[in-house]
Amino acid sequence: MRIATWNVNSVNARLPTVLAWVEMAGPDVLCLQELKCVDEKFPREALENLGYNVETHGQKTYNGVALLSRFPLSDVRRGLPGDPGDDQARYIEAVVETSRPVRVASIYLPNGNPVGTGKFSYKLAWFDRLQAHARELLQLEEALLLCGDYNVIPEPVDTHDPVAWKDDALFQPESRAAFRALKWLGFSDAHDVGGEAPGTYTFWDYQARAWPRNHGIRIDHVLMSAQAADRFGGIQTHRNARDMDKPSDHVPVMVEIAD
DNA sequence: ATGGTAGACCTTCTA
Repeated sequence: MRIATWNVNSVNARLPTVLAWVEMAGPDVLCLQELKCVDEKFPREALENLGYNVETHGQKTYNGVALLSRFPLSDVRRGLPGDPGDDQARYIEAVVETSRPVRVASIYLPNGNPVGTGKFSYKLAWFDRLQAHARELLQLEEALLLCGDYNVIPEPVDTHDPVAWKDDALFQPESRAAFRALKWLGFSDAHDVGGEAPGTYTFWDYQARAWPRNHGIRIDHVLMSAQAADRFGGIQTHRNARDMDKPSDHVPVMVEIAD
């Protein structure tokens, strides 16, 4: 079973690009981030016509996450627990119902810039809530995949220029420590297990000719529970998607999990 | 040195 994650930077602006990639790559499950629309404006029919079940957690203008699956989805959870006052749509989770089920979450972690503001503390607080929820999920002892745009550059090797990112929220020691702490609960990063080359980036800014210069960063991650890692068959970062017409600034990351 | 692009949307915010 192929499971992919992609920050599309507006699902409606990106619809032809998304449909073209989905038809080419054929993921069984697709986690989307940055829909930038409410549920009623999600292009549900176009994706259902490609054979997907659709669960969305949208928001006007900003954020928004979704899960698409060729298999039935059950036990759908919208929103990250731990703060009833948080109205940002950044988390959706469901169980993919196959002969060997997998629980999958589509995550859009807060960006956190600028550092030293409420946005950065919101990022760290959101990370704390994600860690608490992940701890609960791990107790289920299921195959579990936490997929999405974490807005964290884990290591210097995950950027073309660590110095250029030193003051950015994505590369702060606190952000990197929070990502490590999450992993240390007992997750494997598919990038590490899959042996992808250093410099496998997932995001290139639209500005300053970042893509032609390969000024990229790796911020889209797939974390696997032990039960999922046992079934892990490989990872592909679809770098070529950055060269499509009307590209997202992120590219899809796809993993294989044995059925 | 402090720009550069993209998207939603009402003028500026977010990334």
